[in-house]
Amino acid sequence: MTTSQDNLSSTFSALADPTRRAILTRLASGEASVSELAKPMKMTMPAVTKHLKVLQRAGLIRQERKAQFRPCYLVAQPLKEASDWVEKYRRFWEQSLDRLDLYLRELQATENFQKAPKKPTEVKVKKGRKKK
Amino acid sequence: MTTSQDNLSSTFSALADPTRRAILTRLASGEASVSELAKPMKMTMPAVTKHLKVLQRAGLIRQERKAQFRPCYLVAQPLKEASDWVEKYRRFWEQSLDRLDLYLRELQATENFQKAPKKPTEVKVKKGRKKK
DNA sequence: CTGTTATTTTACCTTATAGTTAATTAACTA
DNA sequence: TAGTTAATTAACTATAAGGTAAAATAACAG
Repeated sequence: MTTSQDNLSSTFSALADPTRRAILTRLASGEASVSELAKPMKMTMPAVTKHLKVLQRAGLIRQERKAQFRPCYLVAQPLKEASDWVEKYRRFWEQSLDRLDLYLRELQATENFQKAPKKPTEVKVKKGRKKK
Repeated sequence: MTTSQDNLSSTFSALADPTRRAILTRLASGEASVSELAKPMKMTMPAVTKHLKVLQRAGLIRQERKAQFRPCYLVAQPLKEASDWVEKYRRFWEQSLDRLDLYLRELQATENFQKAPKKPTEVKVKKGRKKK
């Protein structure tokens, strides 16, 4: 596995670091130089440069040159793709359809049961039959 | 940096792998055992088990026990948080506000310019003043 | 009890990540 | 030209990730 990652993977991977998310958040309010981005961080400049490289490779930022500064700016396009992927699961978190309901539906379909739980939100239900 | 990651980080990190995204996609259509999940993958069972552990740690799946099977099911809650984070940038990709526009606004505010680009979508504009 | 199927654990390898310090490059300033 | 500021590159370290093969567990089926 060299350095070839699909877009989604490198986008999510870039977003998986708090420092990088902070950088994007900062850039949402306008471009910033590397040192401006580094200032609030508790790490050295080279570390920040590396994070910027990750963001660049993911296509989430670009850098231009202005005198001795390399201002970075946000490119949100990859975020749209990430968003599109995640949105496919919206119904699951919205309808609390998270497997519990699936389980209950299944149960309802295959067995006859009486007490329906009042608020079936993310509670783990153990299939009664533990040991024989 | 031990093994303590904030939720968002571990969620994005879990989503950063195509195999794991495929697993979630598969689980969106109902629970599946580990071997069912492993079948279409070109890797060994232990590798799949590891991916499942990553997904579990991120809270994206849970596993129950049914005889000798460990069916996995989706828990979409963390995806909502990921979605919420990404959505904050929606205006950037929707309005194509991606720094180019910011730059143009800024330019418009500080200088007087004449030719407005027709479709200012993600084109790199070089600040004219290269050398003095 | 023995075997079989499903899954995990262990031990190991390779490559990627995240960070450091020190040196280097780039462009302005005096 | 020399000095300063901004940022990157190089070299190095430590740890995490993703994978494998082989051994260990778990639970069912005879």
